[in-house]
Order: sequence, then structure tokens, then C-alpha cells
Amino acid sequence: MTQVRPMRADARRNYERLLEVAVEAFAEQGENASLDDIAKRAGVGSGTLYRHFPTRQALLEAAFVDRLEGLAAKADEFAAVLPPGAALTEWLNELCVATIQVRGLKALLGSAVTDGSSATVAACGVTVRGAATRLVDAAKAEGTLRSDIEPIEVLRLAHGLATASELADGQGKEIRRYLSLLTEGLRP
Amino acid sequence: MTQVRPMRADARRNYERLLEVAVEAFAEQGENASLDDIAKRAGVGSGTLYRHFPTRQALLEAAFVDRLEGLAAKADEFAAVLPPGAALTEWLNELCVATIQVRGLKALLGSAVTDGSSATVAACGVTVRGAATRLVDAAKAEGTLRSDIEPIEVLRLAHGLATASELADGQGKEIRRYLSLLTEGLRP
DNA sequence: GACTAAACGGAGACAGTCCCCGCTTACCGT
DNA sequence: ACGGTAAGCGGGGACTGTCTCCGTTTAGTC
Repeated sequence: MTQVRPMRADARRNYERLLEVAVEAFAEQGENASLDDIAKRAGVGSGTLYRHFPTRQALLEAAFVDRLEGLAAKADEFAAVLPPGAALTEWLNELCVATIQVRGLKALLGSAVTDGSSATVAACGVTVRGAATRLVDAAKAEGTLRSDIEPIEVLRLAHGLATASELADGQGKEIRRYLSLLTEGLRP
Repeated sequence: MTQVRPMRADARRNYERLLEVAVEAFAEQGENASLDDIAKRAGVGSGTLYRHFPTRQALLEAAFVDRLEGLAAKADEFAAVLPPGAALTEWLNELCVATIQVRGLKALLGSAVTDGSSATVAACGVTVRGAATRLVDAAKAEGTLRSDIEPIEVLRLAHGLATASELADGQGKEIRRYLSLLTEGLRP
């Protein structure tokens, strides 16, 4: 899985610089930031960028793993201090807010919960799906969540909810309201 | 509002040919079909296309008015034969199915229900919003729908729902299930 | 210090958007 | 019928973005 031979020093340097710049660029220009431009800003040729990250998805993924892991960690924090149902709700809220506010994250989360998502992207979504599964299972056990719903469906619904809220004002002010509608519908 | 002077014969011909081709192209290649290619297929220069339809939105809109009006008409058909609550649900189902299955329609419906949508696009969404308002008001009067929800919010939620279902399988098999979740949450 | 494979980088092919402006033509008035 | 004119045409070309190819550079090794 890991590199047999460690990365050459210049390669590693470029890789990291590219990542730094990508995070910035996606944050300020959204998921469609120009890749050649990112390469230029990082001071490397576009060939180098495409070698390290063959697709936009790959770069997006690499740029946001940290944040995704942060979200997953939040799930356990909520689970530790709230009853399962409330923890799930709070976490979904967090997820939706991030989806809307962190430019570029939406595309990534979207493909992470897509039916036929590629293995590459799946690797990235695994953390988030794990977190969701834990919360969903707990809420089901507690009896505050329908038992006929899958964790990934909850994630998809949250994604849809974020989309709806985005249409409303682009700021996410509606998330809480819409989320309460959803939890209402998700009761057993 | 209408043309002071009627369109010149050649202009009208091109306009209509362009529209025909656009409907086809969007249907088979989605909302991102190449505009220059549409112009070529219609046998006109790209300048002509951009004169008649200054933006992709404008063309999309013109290409789908018929279908949008069809959807609005469906609303009244349902209203005539079903109780308000059921009529709303059925219509939302119809709307979601169309959103997913008719390639290119999603982008249009999306911007038609966006907060800061331009006047151009608004003109197009007006039919759909009218239909939604009638159904929503009736359902509220009947007492099967929360009174604190706006028609446009219902449309946004439906759009989000379609998005969620699209993530699942891309065919819309999940729509009914998700829709029942939503109506559950929308009860008073 | 020399060798080699890994890595670089940027030129260039390609695709898409959109504008500009010289040319054509439909629609008048006579 | 026919000429004048403005509405309309169209495609060349500037620009932006993606992605590949391959000659050149350089880190790591002995």
C-alpha cells in the first residue's frame, strides 16, 4: 500500500506545496479553481501537478482529508456528550454547514456518497461513512430513528438538505429548520 | 414586452431551428452540451446563437418552457382528482422524477428556485412556482401541511430530495421513499 | 564524481466560450 | 420591379482551461 521506496525529496516538497496551494485555491474559488493556475501558484509545471494528482477529484480529496477527519471526530465528540438522537442531529447540522460553507467540499462529499463512486473517492468517504454508521446505529438502538434507514442514506439526505438550503440563501440559515423537518420524518 | 417589429423571417427560422437542436442536444448530453456545437448542428454561426440566447441559461430556459408548462398543468390535473395533500405529494414526485430524468432540467429548476435568481430565469420559474403555490395553499387549508412553510421552500426541498435520490442510483428509484420521509416531516 | 532512474516543466494539441465586424439579405417605400 | 438600409448573419480569432508528451534536470547511490 505504502510506497516501497520513499519519495524523492524534491517530489515530496512539490507534493506538499501543491497541497497547500490547492487548499487555499479551492477555499477561495470553489471546486472549479483552475488546476494549471494552482500549479503556477505552487511554482511547479502543470505536468508535475497532474503526475501527483491525476484528476481533480484526487486533488480535492487530498486537500480535504484533514477536514473530513475533523468532521468524523466531531461525531464521536457529540456521541460522548449527547443522547444518540440529538448527537446525530447535531452532527448532521455540522455536516450541512460544512458542505455549504467550505467551498469545494460539496463536490467531494457528493461523490463520496454516490452509488457507483470510484474506489479512489470511496477511500476518502470511508471515514465519514464510518462516523455516520456509528451515530445511526446508536440512534436506532435508542429507538429515535427508523430502523429501515441506512447510514449512507442519511448522508445522502443531508447532502440534499444542504443543497436545498444553499438554494435559499447560500449561507445556510435554513439548515436548522430543514433539519428539523427531516428528523421529524426520520422518527420511527 | 413583445417585439415592436416582428422578427425577420430568417431570424425566426434560425431561432426555431436552434431551439429544436438545443432540446435534442441537452436531452442527450446534459446541461453542458457545447453551445458552439449546437450552433453547428443547427447550421448557423455561433454568433447567431449567442445573439438569440446570450447565456446558456437563456437557451436552457427557452428549450424547456414547454416541459415546465406541462409540469404546471399536471399540478392542476392532480388537484382535480385527489385531495390536496395527496395531490401535492404526487406532483412533487412528478417534479423529482423529471428533475432526474430529463437531462438539463435540473440546472434550470435549480436556478428557478434560487434566492437571488436573475429576472430572466425568474420569468421561467414563475409557472412552476404558481403551480406549487396553488397546491401548497390548498394543502394548508385542508390541514395536511404545516402553515409555516412557503411554496418556494417546498420546491427547494423537492430539489434537494431529487439530488439525494440522484446520489443513490441515478435513476430515481428512491424518490418515493424519500418523499414519504419528507411529507412525514411536513405534517402540521 | 559519475551514473541512473525518478521527477520536472512547459510547449503545444485540443476543446469550449464568447465577441467583433465585414458581408448578406429581408423588408420596406416608391 | 427595384433600390436603399438596417437587421441579421457567420466564422475567424482571442482567451481560458485541461491534459500529455518528451527533452532536460537532479537526487540518491556506489
